This record gives sequence, C-alpha cells and structure tokens, in this order.
Amino acid sequence: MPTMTAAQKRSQVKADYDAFLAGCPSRQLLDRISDKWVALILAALGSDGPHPAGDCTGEPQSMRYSELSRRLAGVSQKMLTQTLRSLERDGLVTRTVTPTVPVTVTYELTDLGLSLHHLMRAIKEWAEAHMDEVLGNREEYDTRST
Amino acid sequence: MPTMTAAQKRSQVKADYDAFLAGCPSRQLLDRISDKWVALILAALGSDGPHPAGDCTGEPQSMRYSELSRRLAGVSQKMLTQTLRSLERDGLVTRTVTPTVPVTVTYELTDLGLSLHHLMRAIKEWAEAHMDEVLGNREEYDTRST
DNA sequence: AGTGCCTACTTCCCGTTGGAGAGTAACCCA
DNA sequence: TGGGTTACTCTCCAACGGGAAGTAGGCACT
Repeated sequence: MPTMTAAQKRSQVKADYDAFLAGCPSRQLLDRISDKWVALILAALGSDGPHPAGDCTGEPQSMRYSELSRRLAGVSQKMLTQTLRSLERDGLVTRTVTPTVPVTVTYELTDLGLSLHHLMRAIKEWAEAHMDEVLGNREEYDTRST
Repeated sequence: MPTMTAAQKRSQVKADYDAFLAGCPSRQLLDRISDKWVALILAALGSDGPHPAGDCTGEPQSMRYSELSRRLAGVSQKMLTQTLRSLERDGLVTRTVTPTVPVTVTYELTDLGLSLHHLMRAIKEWAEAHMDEVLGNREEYDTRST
C-alpha cells in the first residue's frame, strides 16, 4: 500500500510543474501581448491615415482616445481604457492630457512600444501571407468532418 | 429638429466603421494567434527536451497529449483539447492516433505551424530582452500612483 | 471476477471576464 | 435651460474558461 494514490501522485506532478512554464519570463509578457486588444492598439498607433480595408501600414503617430475608439471598431470603451492603462503602465505608450476646451487625451507609442510594434507588423505580414492557406485548411477540415 | 440625434449619429459612425478593422484579414488570424494557449502550445511543440526555467528553444518535435498537458502547466484539459482542435483545423498542427495499448495521440507542427513558430520565437526573444524594462516601468508607475 | 489504472477526452458547475449601454464631470454654445 | 463635446466610469448580464468529475476501452494485478 503506497503512501500516495495515483490521483495524489498526479496532483504532485502537476505542482512540480506549476513553477515551470509559469515562471518562464516570456509567459508574463506573452499574456500581455496576446491580449485581444493590445495588438490592435499597437497596430493602430503604429499606422497612420485612414487605410483601405486591411491596410495597417504607415508611420507611427499619436492618436486621441476617440480616434482609437473609432478606429478599433468593436472595442468597448471599458476595454479600450483598461488596455491603454496597462500599456501605459508597461511603458509601451505615453498618455498626455491637454487641457483644451473639452479635454484632449493623446496616446503615443514609446520606443519600447515601437519595437514591439515592429514584431506585430511581422505577424501581420505572416497573417496576410498565410491567410488563404489557413482558410483553405479550415474549409477542408470542415467538409471532411461533415 | 434634425432627423438624427447625436446618439443616432454616433451609432451610424460606429456601423460605418464596423466593417473596417473587423474586415482586416490580419484581425481574424490575430484573434487566433493571440489566444492564451496557442502561443504556448506552439512554443512547446517547437522546442524539445526538458528545459530549465524559461528556456523554450530547441528543435521541433511531436508531442503526446499528456506531454503537452504536463508541459503547459496550468492549461485545463478542456482548453488543451479545444485549442489543439482549432490548431488542427487551421492546419498548424497534425493529429495522429496510434492504436497502441492505451491509444496514443501525438501532435506535431506542420510547415505552416513551424513558420508561425519562428515568429513566436522572435516574440519570446523580444520578451526576454525587454522584460526588465517593462517590469521597471510597472514598478515606477505603481509607486507614482500610490 | 473485481478492483484499479491508463490515456484522451467530454461534461457539468461556477467564478471571472468582457460587452452594451447609461451615467458622470467639466465646460461651451444658443 | 437644454443640448453638445470628450474621456471616461459604473452597472448589469451573457459567455468564456478553469476545476473537477465522468467516460470509453482495455491491460494487469490478485
């Protein structure tokens, strides 16, 4: 009769590994980067001008809260504010308040944010290059299982 | 009395933009990539061997379901299965069932998945390079507001 | 024969997250 | 006084995801 049942052993193994990938330094930043809206905000702040369907290139520029809100169609104000705050906290964007008639708040990428933006740009390019392939795979997979 | 109140106009503007970034081809793939577990699974399948705290490099290899489950400490079985299915659907990983004594299911990166993994590797490197900076920024931000 | 264990899931319950929409502050305009 | 602006904040609720337990199909011990 062992001191540990199989179930207990399983928990033990799990606990042993908990400090493993959870402690990976990439993991914490990965969680931040893989936030639904972070990538889009970076993309928006990294691009300029109104871009025709899907074009996210261009020079970095500062944007107002309302501009971002309009640009990132689908983002709730709550999440936009929240995400911008966390990006500011991480030093990826700067937040500047200008006390004009109605207050104006502008957000801009820092150098750090800009460097991350370059990575995002690469991902966007990958996405555009392989979009068709992925879509094709999905279709095939769906018809196969139907 | 205008035909449109300001509120209605706002909804109108929103609807106009809804088809905008939502239709961006990057957006759909971005949603997939920025899934909490996708990046981690890709990292796991792209690395090999047990790696000491935070080391996610190495050669791609196939892994069993249970291996992944152990490696990605913290993932629920539900999400692991779900995520693997969607990755398979997208053609990023292959799923092979070998009818051994207890069935063995192995997952492996496809070429497409491998190419995405390279991007992930770049992100991991960025994360490691700038982790300290971000952590410093956070600390500063937190002390400032306290 | 019965109990237990294995893998690779699926199912159920429930807490947290995030969206929709209304409310707020501070000020301008008619 | 009523409406407008911007940049939020708050409240309510649906849905996503985690934890734990259940399932199928078969080996292995006793």
